[in-house]
Formats: sequence, C-alpha cells, structure tokens
Amino acid sequence: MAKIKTSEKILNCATRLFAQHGYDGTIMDDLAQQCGVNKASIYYHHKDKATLYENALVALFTPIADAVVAAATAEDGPVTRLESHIRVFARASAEHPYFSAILMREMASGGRNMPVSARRQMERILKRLGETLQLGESQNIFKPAETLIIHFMIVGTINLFVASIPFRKSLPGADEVDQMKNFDIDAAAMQLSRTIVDSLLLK
Amino acid sequence: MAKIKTSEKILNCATRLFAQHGYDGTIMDDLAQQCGVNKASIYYHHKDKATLYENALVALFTPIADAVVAAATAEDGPVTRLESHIRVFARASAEHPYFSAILMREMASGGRNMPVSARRQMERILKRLGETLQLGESQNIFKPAETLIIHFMIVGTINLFVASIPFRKSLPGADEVDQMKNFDIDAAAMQLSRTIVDSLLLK
Amino acid sequence: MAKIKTSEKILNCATRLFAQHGYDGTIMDDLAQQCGVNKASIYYHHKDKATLYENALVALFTPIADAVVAAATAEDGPVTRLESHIRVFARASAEHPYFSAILMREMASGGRNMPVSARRQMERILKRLGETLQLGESQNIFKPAETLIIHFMIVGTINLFVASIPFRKSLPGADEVDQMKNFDIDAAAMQLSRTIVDSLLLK
Amino acid sequence: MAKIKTSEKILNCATRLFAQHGYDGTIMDDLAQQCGVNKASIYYHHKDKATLYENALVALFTPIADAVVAAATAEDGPVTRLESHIRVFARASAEHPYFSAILMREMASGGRNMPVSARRQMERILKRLGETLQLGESQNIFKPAETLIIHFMIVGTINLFVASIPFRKSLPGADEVDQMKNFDIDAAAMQLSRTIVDSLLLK
DNA sequence: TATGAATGAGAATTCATTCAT
DNA sequence: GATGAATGAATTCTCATTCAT
Repeated sequence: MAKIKTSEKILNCATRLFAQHGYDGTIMDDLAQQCGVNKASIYYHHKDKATLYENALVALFTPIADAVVAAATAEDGPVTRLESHIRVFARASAEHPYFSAILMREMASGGRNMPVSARRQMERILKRLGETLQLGESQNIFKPAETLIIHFMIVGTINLFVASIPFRKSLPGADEVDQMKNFDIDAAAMQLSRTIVDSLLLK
Repeated sequence: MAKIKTSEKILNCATRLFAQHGYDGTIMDDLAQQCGVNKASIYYHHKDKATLYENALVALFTPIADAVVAAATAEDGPVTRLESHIRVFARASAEHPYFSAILMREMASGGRNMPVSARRQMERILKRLGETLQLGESQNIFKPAETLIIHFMIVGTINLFVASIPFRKSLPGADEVDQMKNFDIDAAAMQLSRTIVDSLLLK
Repeated sequence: MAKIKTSEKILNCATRLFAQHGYDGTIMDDLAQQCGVNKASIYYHHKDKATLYENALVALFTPIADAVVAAATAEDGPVTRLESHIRVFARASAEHPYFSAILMREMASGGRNMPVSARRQMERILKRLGETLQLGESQNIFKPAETLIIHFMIVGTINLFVASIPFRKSLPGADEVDQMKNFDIDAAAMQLSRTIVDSLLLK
Repeated sequence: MAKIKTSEKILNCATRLFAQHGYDGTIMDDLAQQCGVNKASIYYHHKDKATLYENALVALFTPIADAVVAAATAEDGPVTRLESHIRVFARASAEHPYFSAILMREMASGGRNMPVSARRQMERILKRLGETLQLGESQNIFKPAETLIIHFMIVGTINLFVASIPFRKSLPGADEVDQMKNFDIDAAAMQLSRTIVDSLLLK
C-alpha cells in the first residue's frame, strides 16, 4: 500500500476545510492538526495559504471538467448528450462533495478571487454545453436557448442539492420519505434533466 | 431629508461586506471605516459581530420572503401562481443584490451557521412553492414533482445569475450581445419559468 | 508632570532596542514588554516594524543634524566653525547614545536600508562641513581637502568612540586611568578636532 | 584546478551574508541557496549558526591583523611605521570588503557578541599602534596622544570609507569627479595618514 | 557526505472586543 | 451617542535545527 505523500494529504484535508469553512474561515493551525502534520510542513509544501487554496481548487475542478467533457463527447444525439452532461456533472459533484460548496462560495464572491486555473475548468464545461445546445438547434431538435441560463440552471440546482445534503441529513427526520431527506443524486439529476430537455424540445 | 440612523447605516454597510467577503472575511475595522463610524460605535449599536450578522440577514431575507408569498397569493391558477413565484423571487433577488451572495455562502456551509430567523424566511418560500405545486397537481394540471428540487432549481439558478452579475460585468466584453453580458433578470426569470412549467405540465 | 504619550514611549524604547540589537535582532514582543504596553498597541501607533524603524530614525537623526548645522552657523571663522562642528556633533552623539550604534549599522549595510528621511539628515551635516572647508580654503586658511574623507573621519571616529563606551565600561578596569576607560567625549572631540585642524592649516 | 571544499564555500558565502545582513538578518535557508548546498550540509560542516559566525570572523580578521602587524614591523622610524600601519590596514580592509561591515556591526553592538578569537585580532592591531606611538614619543618625534583615539580614527574612517563604497557606487553619479564617487582607498589612506601624522608631529 | 522532509519554538501581524472619557 | 486608545487571543508565517535515507 503506497504511502500517501504528505503534500497530498495536506491538499485533501485543506480541500475539505476550505469547503466547510471557506477561505477566511479555514485556519492553518486546524489544518495542520487535522492532517496530523506540523504546521511548518504545510508551508514547506505549499508556500502560503493562498497558494494552497489554488492548488486545492485546481486538483478538485480539473477531474470534474474532464469527466463532463468526456461524457458529452461519448454521446451522439443532442438529447442524450445533454442528458449525459447533466448526469455526469451531477454524479461528479456528488462524488467530490467539496466541489459544490467551494464553487458556491466562489460564485458568491462573484468569482473575483477564483484562481484563473480553476476558472478555466468551469469555462470548459460551459463551452461544452454551448456546443451541445448548438447541435440540437442545428438539427431542429432544440429551441434556441441561452446557454448561460441553462448552465446556471444545471450548476445552481446541483450545487444546492449537493451542498445541502449534510444540512438535510442533520435535520431531525420526522418522516423517512420526507422530501428534505431526498439524497438521491441520480433521481435529482434525472428530474433536472427532464425539466430542461422538455422545455428545450420543439413540440 | 431624514437622517439615516447610525444603526441602520451600519447594518446596510455590514450587509454589503458580509455578501462580498463572507462572515469570516468581514473585518470590523473595515466595516467601521466603510460606514464612517467609529469602531466602538458598532458595538454600541450591535452587541457583537454574530448578532450584527443575524440582524443583517433577517432584515434582508424577510422582505424577500414577504414579496414572494404575497405574489403567489395574488394569483389564482397554479401556472400563473408559479410564474409569479419565480418572477417575484428573481426580481427581489436582483433588487437586493446581497441576498444571493449571502444565501449561497450559507448554503455552501450547509446552512449550519444560518440564523434561525433567516432560515424561517427560506422555509416560508419553500412552503409556498409546495402549496402551488400541490394545487396544480390536484387540478390535474401539473405532474407530480419534488418540491425541493424545483425550489433548488429556482433558487440555484437565480442565485447564480444574480451573484455572477458583478463578475460578468467586469469581463472584457468582446461583444455587446455576448451572452456572458446578459443581465436581464426578467428574461432569465422567464426562461427559467418556461422551462419549469413546460416540464411540469401534463401533456 | 505631563504624561508621556504611548506613541513616544514606544518610539524611545524602540530606538534603544534597534541600537542594541539592530533591526533584525529587535523583537516586537520584547519591545512591548520593555515599554510596558500591549503588543497590539505598538501596531496601533506604528503600522509595522519597518515604519516604526523609520519613525525612530527620523526622530533620532533630525535634532542632531539641527544642532550641528546651527552650531556651525553661529561661528565666524572657518577654524572655530570646524571646531564647533566637531564638538557639537560629538556631544550630540554622546547625548543620544543610540545614534552612533544605529548609524554604524546602517553604514555597515551600505546605507541601503536607511530611510530616505534619515539619510537627508546626514546629508545636511555633510553639506555643512563642505561649506566650512570651502570657507577656509577661500580665505587661504585651509589646504584643499576631500570633504567626504574629513566627514568620515569625524563620524567614524566619534561613532566608534561613543558606541564602544558600553563595551569599555564593561571591561574589568585594571587601572582607573587606563585609556580603555576614557569616556570623556569632550576630550576626544578636542583631540580629533586638533588632529584635523592641524592637518588642514596652511603652514 | 582544485575544487573548493564545501566547507569553505559555505564559509565564504556566509561571510558575505553576515556582512550584508548582520548575524540576525542572515537566514540559513538563504545561505544554503546562495552557496548551492543543501541546508543540512551546512550543519554537517559547521555545528550551528553561532559557530559558523565565529569561524567566518576568525578567518576574516586574522590575515588582516597579520598584515598590519607585519607591515609596521618592517619599518624603522615611527612616522613610516605609522604610515605603513594605516596604509596596510586600509588596503586590507578594501581587499576584504566584508571586514569593515562586520566590524562596524560588532562595534555597534558594543562588541558584546564578538567572538573572543576575533576580538583578539583587533587587540593585536591596537597594541601594535600603541607601540608605534610610544616609539615616536620616546624619540621626541610625536606628541603624546591617546592611542585609543588614534585607533578609532583609523578604524572608524577606513571602515566608513570602505563600507560605504557599494552605497556610493549605487548613487546616480551626476559627476564623474563627484567626491561621493571617490573609491580610491590609497588616496583616502594617504589623506588620513597625513592628517594624523601632521597632528602628532612636534613642530 | 549529501539531501528532501519534518518540526518546535518563535515572531510579526491581525482582529474582535472593551474601556475611559 | 461617539471616539481614540488599549488589549488578549488568535493567526499566518518563519527559522534554526534535526532526522531518515
């Protein structure tokens, strides 16, 4: 069993803390303690807090963008391609639970502080969506639509869904089937997908 | 011309800073400077930072929930009621530009730190939406749907749209009609509305 | 008895520590303790360590330059003027015992880090000396000489003399009249003065 | 071409850094980087920072004291012996440019931290000067004078002259013959020499 | 000998909050 | 109500030194 390198251990731990508490709310002392390394080690591997944040975001955003772009490419028709785009984005968000929280905070800041390299990844996703919608339009399958709005719809909805899971889990569950207890990301993605596709299809 | 009371001046300024920088990123010194009052005055009027945050959130969330609830009530049919719900929520979000940023940060934190009084307001909005959807279902106009997902769709989309306006405005706009420059909240609300309603309507 | 303002108390104390330990060797914690104020108070009054250093140097160098310039002006002939220049510089150095140590360290650094405002004061002294030598030359009393060398002779000698007093005081004084125990600044100034004037006078 | 031993490479580099930044201002990380060795290697060769400093100072001070003592010995008369003392000290200082800076810092600290072995070297120089002056007095060539003052005059002047060269070189030289641009150590030594001898000679 | 990694003890600076007037 | 000053408790970052290989 290969030993996880300290540098990565710090990065993983930092990602979690940044997601939970935000940049300013994350304390380097806590980070050191939580990953069981000396505080100075963090600085040995990651220059400073800002750089650590950048490193964490790039490591987090890149595989998600990769997955979404690859998934959309694998499909032929615009409908299945769009469905795939949404499903894979939703699953990737659920699998990297820190992604949504971090992205939401960044969007809340107007993206002003988001490292350029992380922003690039979001742009890759947006661009792919635009191509898919364009494909649908050109085949007279989709109505014309604002890519950006659709993008926000997907990202905003999934983000909220995923980021609110811990909160909803913590609620005193009065009812097992209580909708506040709905954590099934695939079901959510499917409803979102159907909603968007339905509204895009030319009758 | 009525003089704005110091207490309110502080509250307004604080709301902006909390939206821009988050709770941890907001510094009391800056706040004092930006509203032109002495730092000690803040404490004279607002106990401490946490209380100030609560006060700011309640003052921000309440009128928005009021507007949404009132708007939905004013309509008769489920479709117009839902449309009204979305349109008013979108407009209110755009008019209180700090609302979206703050709500997004809170959701990113899983709502763990959101003052109860602020959370109540979000629950009022969610409840109203549930009633509207239920009305549509009982009249055989809407398919059954998960209220929470629809709620996240509305809130997530509008939040992202509004919160990203400053960022998008700051982009070097190559093209005037560039969609990244789309700031028309009513148009965005309408597309969102159509998307959701289309997908809900029984064919 | 007027209360010494905290800001000045800090400045005085800082001047001493900077003289004794140099910029890098001076620790803000120690400073706070030694002047009996809270560490944060230092930052309330003086922005940061570098600024504090600047403030200390200006407050230290200015009165010395003032005294030297004024003294030279009060005399008529070049000889008495030069003697006065040296004597007053020596006395001022002895009265502000931190001046010599700080100046020596700055010269050791090649003056690279000396705040401009402090450097200005040294330039005033050098300029005054140049005028005095020029006066002597024009009256056929002095031989031509390099102002800078004479300046270094005065400053270097007095600096060493004054800065070494604490060290020499700490020596186990075998003999009361041991020259290493010579602390009489006026006598030292006089010998220096005579040395320089003798060598300058046209025979 | 003999390979410079790591140990010496470190020592040379350390001497420069100590001269430029002082003991406290010299950082072991920088030292390692600047001499291109691993930080741990420094400790392999030199125990710790304090010891390294001692080693550097002894290696620097010893040849200078040797040269001065030897030079004075080679001359017969007190005048030429004194002139030689000054000239050789000046040249040695100029050839070992780090000597002046380090000595000035040590004097600024009152010599409190100077390694004993380094101090010994300065004492050899002082002792030799005393003997030369004594010789002049006993031959009725020199007036009585305080050895220590003469020593300070020599050391203080030359130190300042040498240590300020880098700074003066960095000045925007308006004029080529500008005296601030005077770097000729021999000329400076000669003027200093003449000044001191003139004032010592019995008329 | 050499080196990448690790670390305890600092050291500079910040920040929410309080106090005296 | 308002304000300049003060402060204790963090918080980020540094640095001399050591360790394992």
